[in-house]
Amino acid sequence: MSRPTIHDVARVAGVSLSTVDRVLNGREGVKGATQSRVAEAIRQLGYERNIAAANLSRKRRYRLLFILPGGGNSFMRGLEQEIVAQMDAWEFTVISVTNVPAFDDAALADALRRVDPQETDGVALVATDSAIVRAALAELRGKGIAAVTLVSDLPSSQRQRFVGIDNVQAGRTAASLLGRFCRWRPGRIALVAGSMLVRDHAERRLGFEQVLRSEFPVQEVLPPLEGFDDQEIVGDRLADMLSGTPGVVGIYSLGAGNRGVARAIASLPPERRPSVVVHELTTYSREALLDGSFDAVIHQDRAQEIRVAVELLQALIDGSPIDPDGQRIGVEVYLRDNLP
Amino acid sequence: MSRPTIHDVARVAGVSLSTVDRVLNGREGVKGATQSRVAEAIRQLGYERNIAAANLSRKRRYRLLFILPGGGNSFMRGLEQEIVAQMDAWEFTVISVTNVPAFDDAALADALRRVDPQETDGVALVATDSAIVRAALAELRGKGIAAVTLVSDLPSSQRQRFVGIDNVQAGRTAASLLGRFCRWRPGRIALVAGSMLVRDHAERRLGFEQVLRSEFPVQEVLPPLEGFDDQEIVGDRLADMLSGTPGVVGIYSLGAGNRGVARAIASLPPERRPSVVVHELTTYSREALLDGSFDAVIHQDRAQEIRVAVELLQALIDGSPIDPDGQRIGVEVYLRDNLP
DNA sequence: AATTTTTTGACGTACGTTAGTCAAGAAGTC
DNA sequence: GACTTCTTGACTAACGTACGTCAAAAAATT
Repeated sequence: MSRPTIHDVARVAGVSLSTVDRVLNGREGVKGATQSRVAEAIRQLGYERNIAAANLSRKRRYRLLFILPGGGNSFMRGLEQEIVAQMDAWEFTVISVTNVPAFDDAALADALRRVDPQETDGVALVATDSAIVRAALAELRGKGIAAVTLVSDLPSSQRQRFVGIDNVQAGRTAASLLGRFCRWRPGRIALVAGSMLVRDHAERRLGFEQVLRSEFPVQEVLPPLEGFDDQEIVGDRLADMLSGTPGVVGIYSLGAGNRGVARAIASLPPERRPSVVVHELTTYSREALLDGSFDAVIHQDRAQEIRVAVELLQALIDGSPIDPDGQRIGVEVYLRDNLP
Repeated sequence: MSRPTIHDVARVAGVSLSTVDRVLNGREGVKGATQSRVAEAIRQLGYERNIAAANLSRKRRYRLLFILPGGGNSFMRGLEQEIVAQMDAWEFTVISVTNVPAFDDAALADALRRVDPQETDGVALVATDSAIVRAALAELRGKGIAAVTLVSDLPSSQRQRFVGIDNVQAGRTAASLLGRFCRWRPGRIALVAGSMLVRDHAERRLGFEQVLRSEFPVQEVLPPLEGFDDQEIVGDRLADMLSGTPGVVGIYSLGAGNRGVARAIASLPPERRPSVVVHELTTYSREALLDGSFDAVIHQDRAQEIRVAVELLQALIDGSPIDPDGQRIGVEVYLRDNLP
């Protein structure tokens, strides 16, 4: 009644344990005919390798490195905390974290080049889009180290996968929400970005405008304000704009600087209060949801991002098959009432 | 550098392997003083038991039973598929599924009473709120079988935990969304329920009315239609109601029967089309989101619910400590644009 | 037929834990 | 002091797999 073991497979296939082991672990020195006998026995018995026992026996250890931008970015600090929190949930896996200056491609490339294949099997990095990073990544992969990008992707590079949300989809979702919030109240929609030079922000804007223009054409989308993810700048520019522009019924802030957005809205009389959608659940955006100054927050699950990154790296290191479903990070929507 | 083992604990505590094992597995015959020496060594070394090795050794098998309402409810069918899909992800765990007629407390109680402690260690059930179910559950627990409720809770019963979303919160979220969708278009809001016999529907209604009444008082909430989670009944009653009631600007369907809702709306001219919020992402609600007849879907992650239920039952059967964070199932919001 | 090469089997040790037996030692009781 | 009971240690087999060594068998090459 219990699960078949390699012993059963060996018996059914009429070969020895060693041979089954050789086939199972892809070691050489087994005739094709014997291999298929074993494969047939496995199929027939429905044998599945006991992973716990396998890991126990091989005492495999995955040594992973996460490279994250440093500085006061609370999303990144949250990611880091998440890594620490999950660390000892991973048996057989040792995770280290390095910080590099934000938006500094040279520093990132440097960090990548310094990774020692002797003590690291896989790397997850928040990518800065640049040629030297691509080059450093290629070099890293040349050393046989697995690599995935996290949160921010680096397309057409040697990175093997990307772990993060679809930012176009995130922008579309924001538009879908904001459009419905303002559907019976035509007016203007303000956009607050960090900088259009950052890939994620550009993608979110794209998605947002796609949906708003086609589905809610009565609304007028204003040209985006650039706030450089700085709450001071965001607050000042947005307050300025709001006082000089009548009929703003909605605001979508697609970068950081949520405190600035909240401040700018606070100065408005209640009847002029626009619907507001921002990104990332943090202490501040949470507070703003609760006191009613924000209507919705688009979020990505940091815990899941870390989990997926680790699992993906493990699979890449082992060369084992990858489940395409398990990798997806969803675009989450939070209102005041479904906060975790 | 590698993780400490019981050998290390024994050495540090100055006792034998056997003694460490006795302490670890709560076997009797160890003096209090020795126990604390071992505990101190464990703390000092940061020892964590290697679960893989432990399970391998004890060859433990958890035999779990899931009791779900039968019938065409696609949410429940989806749950069932999810169980099948995850089945062989669980080593050491055998899962069976039984169906009972929906909303039939006698049948559920019967099924509970028939559970054999000889072949079942734990049960997960979708509860119908009733005294005879409570009695049957108490009897089940008396046989030493662990029990958790799934999706719909049964408070003040012998069930040890509940796995599912906070349904009051789900109702509040629906109101928060629908209220915002209709904010600038005062009118009537229709409620479609399955049956007030199941706790989750009653709770959703409660949360919904709380928020709508207090935050969006201009809207008039109509008395709920009972559709018994049957698309035919839901469709007929809702279509009837809509044709006889002017000014319906929003619909919240808090049970199953999404196809009925979609059908009833389809007959309306576009300008009378209300905003619609329903529960559970299924093939049909998904389609309805895509073609624009539904605006939002409140969802619970079935895969996660199954996972949590299984882990919880395992922990309860073992009497091992339970992580209170890991159990939470979030109230998810889906629009057309963030569908997975 | 003699040889090399390839393929297979037999066997042992290890991974960390569980769980049992048996005996030695400590502590308590009369 | 003789006795019982409690506590502890030493040892062993087992769980299912990995992986190494060595020799035997089979096949391919001269």
